[in-house]
Amino acid sequence: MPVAAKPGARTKPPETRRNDIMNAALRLFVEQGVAATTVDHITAAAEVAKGTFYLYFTSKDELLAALGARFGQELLESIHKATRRIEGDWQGRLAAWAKAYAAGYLASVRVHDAVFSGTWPRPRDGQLDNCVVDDLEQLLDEGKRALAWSIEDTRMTAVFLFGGIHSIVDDVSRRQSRTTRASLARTVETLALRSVGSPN
Amino acid sequence: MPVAAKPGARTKPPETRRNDIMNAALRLFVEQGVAATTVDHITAAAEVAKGTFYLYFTSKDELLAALGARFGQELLESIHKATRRIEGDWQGRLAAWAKAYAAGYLASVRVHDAVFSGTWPRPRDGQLDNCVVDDLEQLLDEGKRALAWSIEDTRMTAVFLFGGIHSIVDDVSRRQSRTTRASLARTVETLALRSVGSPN
Amino acid sequence: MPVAAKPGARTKPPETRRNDIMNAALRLFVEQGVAATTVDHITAAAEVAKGTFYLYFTSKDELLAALGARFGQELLESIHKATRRIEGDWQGRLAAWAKAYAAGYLASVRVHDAVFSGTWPRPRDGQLDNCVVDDLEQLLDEGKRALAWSIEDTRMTAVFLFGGIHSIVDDVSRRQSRTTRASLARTVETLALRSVGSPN
Amino acid sequence: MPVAAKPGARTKPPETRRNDIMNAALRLFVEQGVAATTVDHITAAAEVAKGTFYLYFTSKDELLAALGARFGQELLESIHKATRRIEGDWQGRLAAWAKAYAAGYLASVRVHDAVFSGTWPRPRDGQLDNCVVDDLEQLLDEGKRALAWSIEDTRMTAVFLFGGIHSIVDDVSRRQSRTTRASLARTVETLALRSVGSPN
DNA sequence: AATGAATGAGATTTCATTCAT
DNA sequence: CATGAATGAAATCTCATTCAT
Repeated sequence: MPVAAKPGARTKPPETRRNDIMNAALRLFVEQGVAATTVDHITAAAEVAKGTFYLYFTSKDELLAALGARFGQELLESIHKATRRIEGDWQGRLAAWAKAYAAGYLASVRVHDAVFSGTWPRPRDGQLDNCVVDDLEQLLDEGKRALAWSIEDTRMTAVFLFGGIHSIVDDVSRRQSRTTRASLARTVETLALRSVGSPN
Repeated sequence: MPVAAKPGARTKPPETRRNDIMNAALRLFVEQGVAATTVDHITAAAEVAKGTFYLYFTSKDELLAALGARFGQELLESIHKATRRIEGDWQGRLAAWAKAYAAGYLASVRVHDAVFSGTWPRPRDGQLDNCVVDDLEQLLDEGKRALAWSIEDTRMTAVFLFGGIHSIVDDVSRRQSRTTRASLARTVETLALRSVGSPN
Repeated sequence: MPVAAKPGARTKPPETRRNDIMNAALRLFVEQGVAATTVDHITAAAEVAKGTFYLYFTSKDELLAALGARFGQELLESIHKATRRIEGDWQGRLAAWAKAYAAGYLASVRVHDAVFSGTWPRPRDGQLDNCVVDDLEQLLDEGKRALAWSIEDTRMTAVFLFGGIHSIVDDVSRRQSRTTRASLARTVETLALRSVGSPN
Repeated sequence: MPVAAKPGARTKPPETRRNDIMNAALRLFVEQGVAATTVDHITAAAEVAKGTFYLYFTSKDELLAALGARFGQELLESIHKATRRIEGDWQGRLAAWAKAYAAGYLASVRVHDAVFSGTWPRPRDGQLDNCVVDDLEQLLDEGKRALAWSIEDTRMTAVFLFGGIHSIVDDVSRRQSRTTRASLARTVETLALRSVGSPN
């Protein structure tokens, strides 16, 4: 029978609390890496008791999964935002998608690395990056039906493009390559269009 | 007075010992995953004392790195073996490379997953998959200089192709897709050739 | 993957180590009570790492059980030592047993309390105080067969005597009663003899 | 505009509430043990919010103490009820007391065990079983003054008898002994009378 | 070289208890 | 009065790693 508990106990809306924890964790993960960040660090940073952490997450791993899901959604949103306006021109849409994805991902590689370290390329449970691939697959499929390009296996092509661009961005960021954004964007566009057999 | 045979103290050539440990570890990693496999498991399986492990490896991570390097080398060898004969025809060489890579990787995804879990796409220290990418980069570079194809950024293209094919194989194996090897090979070939601007 | 461990690692014979821990724990239990003594306290006092504790005991509870068993054995020994010499006279032997038990128990009530707090009168698993009751039962049984006394249910009588004396000693020590040892011994002797129908 | 009935906020007389909680707790304690029963369990079973618990009890320990006191009172009442009629014959009164105590206690060992686990033989604060011992002490004292028996130390004798019978019942119930109630009663009677030097 | 007991950091879990609403 | 989110101390457990023998 443990002895007691003394100080405060402020109640916040659950979502807020949950986000506080996720944000604190993400910051620490990016700064010091996942492994080096203990649950104690996280709760301290979120100004929350350790028990509270386990009130919102089953484990450090589940927190990581939640961050992963959030990351995917945000990336997808950023792509949609950048893609929304473009209508009609399928080649243009695909190029825009690819560039938006590359840019969005490049902008958050560090977050991605922190969150997905120890996971890629097997998304923890198919719920994370996947939504992005699925979005691309849909785009390719629609374009295909509109006869904008000729691809045999839509799924594979989507996966290929997604993984290829992912790798490029990784490589660029890993090598701290001086590659300009412009150059990255151009290459990605070219490769995307070539992949669907629509050389520019 | 007959001398009792020395009970323990069996010494093996260091290389053998080291391999025993690596093999035992790899088997366990594949069976149960890296995280679930403790150094105790490994040493037990290798029939070695715990301390002995640290005589051959600085840490569990180093063991993982060694397995990773070995994996990369073996994959590269399998690609070379399948590619060696083809001369002259650059398109053919690239297609062969891509198919050999996909096939070789598909044949050992489980090993790859076990070994690179928690690492990809950031190779632990640039020593693993990289040799494969580098090999592809070299091929692309030679073909480019031979004017076999026109690509702007060789490095990026190599990384793109490598990552793209990697992802396809991952996806196929993850989804236990019924895709035939033939279909996988065809798609990979097409995408590889398209990526260098040489539609088939 | 936790980071590291640095300092020493002295090896002691397991029994010694185990005893170190038990002794340290017992001291703390007596001083501050079981509940107030954490495993951390114990390991600190025993100059041992926390992990080591769980190398020798499954839990704090198991440690308590081990202390309980040891207590019973020691009490029994002290009774045997005080009883050994007396031969022949059954009444005398019983009186000696009862007085030795009362005295031995009184001498270690604090230890008993610490160790059996939260247990009595249900010995954790039948292995502790019991050996003392069993010893008494045997004595009663032998005397009965020697027609030294007439008791109907030997087991119950043994249990009654054991529990009764136990309670007296508890009460005396709890009330910090000024009762002299002599008076306690006399009462216990009387009650023991009366219980077997051999009024003195 | 009809007023909506207040949804929660059902108030019960404090005593009722308190009893609800005690009863719910007792049931759980008996079913699963004190340690395994959390305050959450209790409040859930009593259909009360966790905070409400602490409105009626300072702590889980206090609840236990309250249950202990109630147990003692009920046991005492049952003894009184069974003893009331007997007048005059001191030996008969003592025998009746002892048998009533044994019977009453046997009928509720499980409750006793649940409630006093972790306490006996040191009543939490002298408020529990004690009233029963005190009652016996008074009986012995009166009989002594009436020269019904000759005992030196009344307190010790009372404690001895109480503890002895307690132990017998414990042992019987612990060993799931087939001892009939009749046999138990006879033995207890004999021992009680012998203890006061009045062999039957 | 080989051994395995010991280490200690950290994850996970559980709860009694507090307190803002 | 009642509520239940939050607290934080501790127990438990797991390992990678070290080091005396």
